[in-house]
Amino acid sequence: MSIQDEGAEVEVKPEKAGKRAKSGRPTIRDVARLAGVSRMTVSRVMSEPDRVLPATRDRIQRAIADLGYVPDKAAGSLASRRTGFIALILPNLTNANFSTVAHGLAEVLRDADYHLLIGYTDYDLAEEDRQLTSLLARRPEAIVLAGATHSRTASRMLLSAEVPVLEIADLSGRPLQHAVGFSNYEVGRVAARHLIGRGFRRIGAVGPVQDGQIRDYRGEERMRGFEDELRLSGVPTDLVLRHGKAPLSYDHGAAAIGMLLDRDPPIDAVFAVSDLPAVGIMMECQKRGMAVPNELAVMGFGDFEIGRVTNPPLTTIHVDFHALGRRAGTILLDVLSDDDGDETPHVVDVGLSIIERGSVGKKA
Amino acid sequence: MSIQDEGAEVEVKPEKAGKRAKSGRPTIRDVARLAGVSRMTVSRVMSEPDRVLPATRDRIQRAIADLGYVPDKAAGSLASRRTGFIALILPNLTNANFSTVAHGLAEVLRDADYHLLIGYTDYDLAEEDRQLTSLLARRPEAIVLAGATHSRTASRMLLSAEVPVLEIADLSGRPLQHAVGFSNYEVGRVAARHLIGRGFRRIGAVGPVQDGQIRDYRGEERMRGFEDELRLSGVPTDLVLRHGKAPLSYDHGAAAIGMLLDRDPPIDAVFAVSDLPAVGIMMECQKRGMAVPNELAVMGFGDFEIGRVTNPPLTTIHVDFHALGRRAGTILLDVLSDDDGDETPHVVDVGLSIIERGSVGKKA
DNA sequence: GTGAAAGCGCTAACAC
DNA sequence: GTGTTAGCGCTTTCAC
Repeated sequence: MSIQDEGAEVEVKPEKAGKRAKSGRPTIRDVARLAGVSRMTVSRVMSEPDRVLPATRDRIQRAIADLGYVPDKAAGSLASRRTGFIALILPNLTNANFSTVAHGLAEVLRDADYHLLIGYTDYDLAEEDRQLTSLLARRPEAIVLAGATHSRTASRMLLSAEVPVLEIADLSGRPLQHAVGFSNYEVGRVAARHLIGRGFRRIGAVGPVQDGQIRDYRGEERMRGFEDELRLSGVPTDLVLRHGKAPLSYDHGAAAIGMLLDRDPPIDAVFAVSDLPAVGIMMECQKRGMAVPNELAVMGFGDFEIGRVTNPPLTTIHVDFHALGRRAGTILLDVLSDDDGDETPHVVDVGLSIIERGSVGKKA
Repeated sequence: MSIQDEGAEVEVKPEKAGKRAKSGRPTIRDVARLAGVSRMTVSRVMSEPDRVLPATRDRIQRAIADLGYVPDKAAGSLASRRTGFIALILPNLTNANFSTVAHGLAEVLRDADYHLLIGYTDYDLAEEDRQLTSLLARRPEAIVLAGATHSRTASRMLLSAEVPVLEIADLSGRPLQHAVGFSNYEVGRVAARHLIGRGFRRIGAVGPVQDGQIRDYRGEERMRGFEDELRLSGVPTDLVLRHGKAPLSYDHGAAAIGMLLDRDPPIDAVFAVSDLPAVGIMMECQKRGMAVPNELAVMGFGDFEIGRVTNPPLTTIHVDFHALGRRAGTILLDVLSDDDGDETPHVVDVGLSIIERGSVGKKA
């Protein structure tokens, strides 16, 4: 044993032995008592460990480990007025592109210790309102949502929420505040130009109906852009068909092309607002013994995995949704760290690109 | 004007005009003041409106609307010790089957006013621990996670969390507590039996390597079941190949089948732990001019959309993941409403079915 | 470097 | 039917 000053006995326990925890979960008070310090010092060890004497810090950390203490964020949020929540509102989670955005966003945010609170609307504006109300009660520090169109109530709530609002996935209109995404309108125009450039003149399109409260406003924007570009180029728009409710899938595509195939003069190219109906179109063609792309050129949007394995593989328009999600995350972190001097809005266009595969050829 | 008793002047304002809200957000106190009642009455209007006099209730509801009051759930949680959170931990969100589970679960829970807190692990057990710690700080009322295997720390945390734990998507082992899913081991056995039943004898399998900390334990279970069934039937297992890290995708399948095709005697059927590598296998066959199913039968798992559009369409094993998610939700609601008499664990097997399509024929 | 007091916004429990 | 009291578990602020 080394000769050493063992120090005097500890005289005062800053956290007196008053109340014992009734529930199983240890509180900061239990840790403080065990370590013989005040609750404040425990709190500091977790937020600014450097400002606590190493010896004290170690003692506290041991107490934390011994008790298996996990701080209660709800209590912390209430006191600090920082919840660490970011609200994310999406049409749904099963669309690969939306879940990829969520993934990218979560990746960036979790490193900064933020939690994503996800609400999904099933393309229903009324449900968006409900989700928003419900999420607002959690006091998110920022709100991220699929852009373009919101109800009056939603817009009002967003404005009065007093937190940054970031719209993703549509840049067609005027953003509420921050935005990162691409222009769905532009997607439509690019698609039309591509087909026209390949020599097609009997060009169709398949998109969702604009009716009722279940709507895909982003898909509608793509249709609008497509139709406008046809018109500007003097190509007739009688083959532009809106059929079925969002989210459009295989069957909608198959059904829609059925209605388009008997037109006269015959259709020779078609754009679908998403790869899913586009693939449905190809399946229907195969069933009818109609050759793609020779008898009908098919183009989609979204670059879903499925388009890589069809026969022929699908020509489509690609957007880097993972990067979009990550970019949204970095913008948020930037905005949130800035001592809320409400700086100029960030508006970022991540762009888009045509992926040429086999389903669009050249007009003979 | 009608002759009516206008009543005496109001004498006491239960919520005295003391402190004004400093921040923009109105609190329950502001509502109480405006409506001339106590905070408790406002609180009651939101939780048990029937126990408040209609006249009072209306006055309060108008005040709520006028102020745009949204109650702070963090504060409510702290006081009531009910957070309304359910934690959900998944390998990732971009796998269609996992996001479908999340969707089904969220559907059921949102009607009961619960919020899902989603953490994803990227198939990394260490990340699962981190997510768990982080989620536990939000005091979820229940924890749902992809089953089978957890670290020692994770198991300890789950046990000491004192909330119901529900494992989903694997029933191979012994559940920690509640579980709803299917047996991945059984999936493997069923797949093997199917291929054997079709007369194949040179049967291969493609699954993830069991190495490192990024692992797909559920996929490994399927492989184990597959291999066991081959052995039990006296079929050699030299074509069972573990290649690549989870999550396996197209390229892993393509690469793996490359290694299997030059074996002697030649392979005539193959099972992949997921439809994604299975489709990769088919693409590679197509590239090499090898006919599916005549020269090689291919079978997958998961019934992803993609398998419906390959040529030939993919024979696979289907699990109703949406139902699984919803079932998980109803079990939770049941367990949570039961005045936590920790009743017998729920263990539900949702079963599985073989979807026979064109990629598996019959041994000539 | 550490502690005491005060309070975040709400609700449980009990009084009236 | 409604109000009062006393916290929930933490952090802010300021004192020492």
